[in-house]
Amino acid sequence: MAAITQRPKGTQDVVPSEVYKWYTVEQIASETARQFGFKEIRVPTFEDTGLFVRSVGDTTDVVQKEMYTVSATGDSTFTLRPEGTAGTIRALIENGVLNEGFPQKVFYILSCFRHEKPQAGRLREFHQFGCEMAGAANARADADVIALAKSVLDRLGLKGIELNINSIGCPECRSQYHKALKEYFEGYKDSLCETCQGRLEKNPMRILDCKSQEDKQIAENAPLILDYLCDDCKEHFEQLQNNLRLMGIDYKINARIVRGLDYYTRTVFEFITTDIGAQGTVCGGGRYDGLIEQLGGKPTPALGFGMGLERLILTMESQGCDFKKPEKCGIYIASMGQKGESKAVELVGKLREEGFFAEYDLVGRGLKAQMKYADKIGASFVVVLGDNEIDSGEAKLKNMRTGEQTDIKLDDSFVDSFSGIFFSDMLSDENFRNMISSIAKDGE
RNA sequence: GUGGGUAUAGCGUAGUUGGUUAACGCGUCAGUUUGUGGCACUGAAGACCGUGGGUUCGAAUCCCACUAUCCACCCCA
Repeated sequence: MAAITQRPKGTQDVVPSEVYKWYTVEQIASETARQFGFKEIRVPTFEDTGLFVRSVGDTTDVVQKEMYTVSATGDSTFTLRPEGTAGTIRALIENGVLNEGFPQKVFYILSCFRHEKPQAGRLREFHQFGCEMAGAANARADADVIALAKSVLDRLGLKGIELNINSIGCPECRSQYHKALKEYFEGYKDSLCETCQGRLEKNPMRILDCKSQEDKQIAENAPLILDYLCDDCKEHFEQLQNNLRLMGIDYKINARIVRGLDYYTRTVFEFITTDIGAQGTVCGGGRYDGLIEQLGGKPTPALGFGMGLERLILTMESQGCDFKKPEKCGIYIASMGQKGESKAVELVGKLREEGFFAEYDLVGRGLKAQMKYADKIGASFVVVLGDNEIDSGEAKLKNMRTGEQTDIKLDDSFVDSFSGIFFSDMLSDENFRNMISSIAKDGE
């Protein structure tokens, strides 16, 4: 296959027959966010490279080797966002949104870009649903944000997704901890695997998460961050847990979760599934109290999370979750002959004006083929228009589910008559009734 | 960047001691007489068997290289 007809490595096409899965996730995520008081924000796909270097951190993998940086004509370089938080916070500062009172709560659905080697659940262009909250220092805010993420996962129908939480403290307690950790691992330096020997300098906390059997054993007795938290951080973490308990949200303290972006402080969390391979973090986030100040805003506590839409969909597929089915054609108008074709165009136009999903033949199929097509696209009703119908001004409206046929006039009353039959059929449909009653139950 | 797997029609696959027109299912299109779908039957279109070399009288089938893709490490959503 020629390169020009091939999508770039690590990107994905969503074909028409699959988009409904995306609609489902996007709709549930944004509706849930709005219900929690978050408003949508839309920001550019690319930002000044420096923004990511300063926020994500210049020692992180994301900045060091995964950024898509493009130079425009002139001297500035831009980078396709590798994550959503930096640009969002930048926008909140730049537009003065943080002066409009606290807390500020925003959400977004956008694509991110990282130059990584693709594998299951990891793409170079991927999509994130993210939420950010600024101006709330209280641990209740942490719990609230986690509750929002949890709600989204629940409403998508996902099961067995484990919430892992941890506190990585503030910069003060973390540097204490780093020191202790380094001292500990120095003692085992020669036994550590190669990558971990490198981590010793760069980020000793990562050694805790190593998969190597030997390193795991060494790490078992390593000092824990939770023992090094200052009083305030410790209290914050306690409060978070109290709130989670109040909300009935199960969690696991996992001292090994360490986020790979530098801006995190105190609370970090991940929702993890084992259903989609090695890249099982379906949602990751935490608090970043220093970021806003670091980017030039007034010191303002903040926190947020990102969810990978591809990973959500993968998990839903693997768990057999329900996606909202795409809407199907309400009425297909088949036609034969010039007069019938003209009438079909006219009626479909009127039906669409009234909001109906209506279609007619566009490729010149025979009657039988039109019927097959109507069946294939799942049309609820079909009308056949030929010379006989045009002359008599009356046609048969066929219910494709029951096979039942009803006479219908082709004059101005057509749309109203159809409307009546269409909705009464919906009410008599068992699936529809079940749907309505389950919605009513949810609302109780 | 480091490993391992795979590459046959739109999709899913068969095709292993190398041998004439590469098979099947789904899908697509058309028909099965008279103006009405779902089932069944018939037929058609659609593949330079990832690319390039090599071995051989002869390769989808063996060898090499390349490319793509998948999975894992790493990292993260």
